[in-house]
Amino acid sequence: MPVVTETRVDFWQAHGINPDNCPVRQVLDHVSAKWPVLILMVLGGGPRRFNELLRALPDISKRMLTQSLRNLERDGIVRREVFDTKPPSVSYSLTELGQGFLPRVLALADWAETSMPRILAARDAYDRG
Amino acid sequence: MPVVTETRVDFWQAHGINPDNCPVRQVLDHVSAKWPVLILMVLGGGPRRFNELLRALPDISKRMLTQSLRNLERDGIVRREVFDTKPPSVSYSLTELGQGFLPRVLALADWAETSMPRILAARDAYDRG
DNA sequence: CGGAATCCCCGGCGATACTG
DNA sequence: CAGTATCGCCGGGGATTCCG
Repeated sequence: MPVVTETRVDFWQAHGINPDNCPVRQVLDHVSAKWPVLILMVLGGGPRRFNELLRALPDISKRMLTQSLRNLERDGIVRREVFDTKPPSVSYSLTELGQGFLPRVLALADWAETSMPRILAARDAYDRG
Repeated sequence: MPVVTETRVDFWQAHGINPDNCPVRQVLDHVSAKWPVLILMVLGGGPRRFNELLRALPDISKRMLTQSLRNLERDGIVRREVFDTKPPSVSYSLTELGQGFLPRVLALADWAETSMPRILAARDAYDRG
């Protein structure tokens, strides 16, 4: 199993890599941010238009949806296509990169769902102790 | 591939599940928070004492290390053992649950590392466009 | 050694209003 | 339809200090 060895940490330091500028962490941030994972799950079902996404994620605001989509688009995970119709319409879909990303995120989410009983039990024990 | 279907979203709404209280998201937060992943990677190499972790993560503060460890301990991912020696010593290690969690996180991190050239290229194109 | 307590700042995020 | 602009709060997280 890959681990953080002294030499690995030394390598990071030598290259000025820290948690704030680490590119890997920047990608992991898509996982931790509030909406991106849910957006990707919806897009896993096929391309969606802006307002379709808005309706699919009940509590998201237009502002946050736009911002989240922009971040994902910038990293090449989501593709944005504008159709010059009237009224204008925009389609969002997973790129190839996004199609590789999503299953790994879902693997983590599935693990969390499966492990939830043990996690909740641990929390309960911790809170009572 | 699992997706977010209308019925799945309806199920969430019916059970009052939203991004703020979703237990799965609470677990995913360990991935996105600043330090937990790095801590888990270090602990993947075996049990470590508090100050060993402090030295292994060059820029972390005692405050954040303590807080991150507590969160992971609460979810049953990390085990904390106190030895009544002088001076006092505390050992942190992965639980069985944590040993199941770590490889899935690393799978994501490895994907990010492997995909980094394409991601950086996408960012570059986005920022220039 | 392994923390806990306090102070403070910055930025994520929501609400609201406006636009091509 | 698909956004942008502006305001304001509140909480995550760093720096510092103190403790058993």
